[in-house]
Amino acid sequence: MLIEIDFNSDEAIYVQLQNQIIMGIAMNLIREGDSLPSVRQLADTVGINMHTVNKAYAILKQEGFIQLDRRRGAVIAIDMDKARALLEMREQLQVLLARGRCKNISKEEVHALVDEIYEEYR
Amino acid sequence: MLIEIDFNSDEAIYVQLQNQIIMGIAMNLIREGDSLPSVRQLADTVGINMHTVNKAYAILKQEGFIQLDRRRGAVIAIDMDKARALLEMREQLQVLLARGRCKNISKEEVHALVDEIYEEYR
DNA sequence: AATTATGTTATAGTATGCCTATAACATAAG
DNA sequence: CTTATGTTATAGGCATACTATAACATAATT
Repeated sequence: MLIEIDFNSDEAIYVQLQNQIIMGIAMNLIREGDSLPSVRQLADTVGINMHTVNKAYAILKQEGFIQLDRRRGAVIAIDMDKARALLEMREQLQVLLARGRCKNISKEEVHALVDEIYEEYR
Repeated sequence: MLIEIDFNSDEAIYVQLQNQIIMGIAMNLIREGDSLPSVRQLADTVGINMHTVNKAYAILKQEGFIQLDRRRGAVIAIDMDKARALLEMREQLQVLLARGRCKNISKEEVHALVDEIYEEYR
């Protein structure tokens, strides 16, 4: 799975790492049980510091996307706390949809966007 | 319109201001043409520095939600750049929905959430 | 047994962003 | 004339992001 960092982005590097890994799982590019590169290895190939990768992995672990194993490295392992996930999605959506609502984006247009994005999950 | 700041949040104060104002517009608590409190006034009632409010207002202006008038203060004035708004919403949704997808949140559940939130817009 | 690679932790330095504090200015309202 | 407005400038404290070294225990490899 290819990971690309935009060093000119205002988004923190470790956040970019998180998001790309999560999107990789959602799109089935990496699956439950697969291993991610080791902290040092990923840091090397991407060209960033070890600790930045370690931070991303630590948060992904805490949020229930991976588990860290000294033998196998970072392994995809989803902790299925759906209720919590729904609550967090609701909070984020409230802000996101409000912005769209101000710009006259209709409920139907949002649905269409959601459907488009879900098409990529196979 | 009531604005409340959580000083323990890891979200920047000026971002909290932005989001609450945008949600206020979306929910029709404040309407096109209405004025927001002045920079100094809002800073005073909320208990923060003038520049923090100024920063929030400046960004809201740049993003096309308000216009700043020396006579009337910050006036709600939506710049209807819908195409841009749709692009930005798409990018945000891609990250948000990927998180949900990993936690087994279905397309239908997202639609239900969207509908719930749109219910508040009247 | 020795070497290597792993996650983990510690310390320290630099850079950037957030928030505050003061101050000053031109302009419009009262 | 006074007051309140947005705007701009400078400066300091603080937290976060990223990097740089270093060290440690543990597991895999040789």
